[in-house]
Amino acid sequence: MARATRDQIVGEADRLFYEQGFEHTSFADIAAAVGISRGNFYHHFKRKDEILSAVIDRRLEATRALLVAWESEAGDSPAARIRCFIRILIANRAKILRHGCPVGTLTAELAKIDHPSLSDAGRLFALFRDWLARQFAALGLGPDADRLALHLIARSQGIATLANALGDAAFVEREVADLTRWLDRTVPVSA
Amino acid sequence: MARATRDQIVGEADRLFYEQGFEHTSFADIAAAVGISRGNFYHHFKRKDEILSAVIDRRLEATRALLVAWESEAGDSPAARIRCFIRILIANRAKILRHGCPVGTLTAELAKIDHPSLSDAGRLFALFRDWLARQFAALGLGPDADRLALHLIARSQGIATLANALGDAAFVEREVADLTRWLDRTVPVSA
DNA sequence: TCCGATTTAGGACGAGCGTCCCAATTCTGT
DNA sequence: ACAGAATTGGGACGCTCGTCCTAAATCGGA
Repeated sequence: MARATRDQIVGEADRLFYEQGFEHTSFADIAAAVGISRGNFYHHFKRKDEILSAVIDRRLEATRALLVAWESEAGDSPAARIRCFIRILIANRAKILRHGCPVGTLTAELAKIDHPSLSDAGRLFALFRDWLARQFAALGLGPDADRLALHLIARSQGIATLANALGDAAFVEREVADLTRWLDRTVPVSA
Repeated sequence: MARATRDQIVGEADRLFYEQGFEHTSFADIAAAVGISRGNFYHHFKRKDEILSAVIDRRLEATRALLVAWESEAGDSPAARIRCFIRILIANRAKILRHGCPVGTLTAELAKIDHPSLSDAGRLFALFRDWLARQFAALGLGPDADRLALHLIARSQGIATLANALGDAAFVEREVADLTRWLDRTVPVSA
């Protein structure tokens, strides 16, 4: 089955792009990680940009699934759903300390090299933005929902960036606690 | 004078590393930007890592000078000095929208490629961190000074990262206003 | 079972990279 | 004015990169 090989390639590329960056990861790196030849690799992906697109699609799909999972995990409480978002900083703490946020670092790299897939990577942010805005709107914060969503994402990005730079896990805990307090203050008491 | 050529090289490298990233910038790129041959280039810098170190040193020096300038610009008011820090997001808005924060993006890239100069780049953060902590301490917030400094830097990083991803100038204005309100709330009224 | 399509391995290619070398030029002190 | 040092230009090197090709192996339907 070719599908399995293709999925393995995209999976390893996803991991390597996150850990080492897109440019710094070569065809040979990915092929070696999967355990196939470069020729086999070429059969599935002619150009490097195609792998990047596939990786972004994979992340988009994974993100959609994650958001759906949070919706059932947190039930009907929008505030609890938003807390799921905040908690990824804790859940993925170890990886974030080492490699930063997968979305933020990829977007930053693609912006630097002026890559055409930058706008696709931006859709990852858009997924979180729209989903979070819907949760804030459900809390009766409609007019500010998008603004609050962006604020929350920005705070998360800042925490991830600095956590990566400092390698300080305690800093993440502290900032997440602070972010959670902000959320509690922002959520109307009636909700 | 060789010094002038060297300074030009470091200056162009500084700009290119910021605009295109460290890895994505080649010797040839820098030499072309300065208008010299690669051989001449090699006379001043044997290895790429040496240019990176020189660029980081240059940024460290520029940052120290900036902090000193803010101290006289804002007089004896620590709160006004901190506002100088926040205002760089506005002053450098155009560049940040296009290339992100120079400190944050460099650190993130060096972390990805596991470059030995990562710790030196981290000293850029440390300069801001210590300086901001001193300002907060001068406001009588000694026990929380370092925590507040990191919080402020993280918020700035988040704004820069998202501004770069979204290309949205209005977002920056809004978040800076929010950050300024946070500062006003944090500064003791007696100060 | 057998044939066509798919999948795989492995190597070849041109380009660009960091690095290195050397000859020509320019500077500097005497 | 001149010798020695510093600076500069230009090219060569070995390597890795993305890309591409071809032949062998494997698979799947009639």
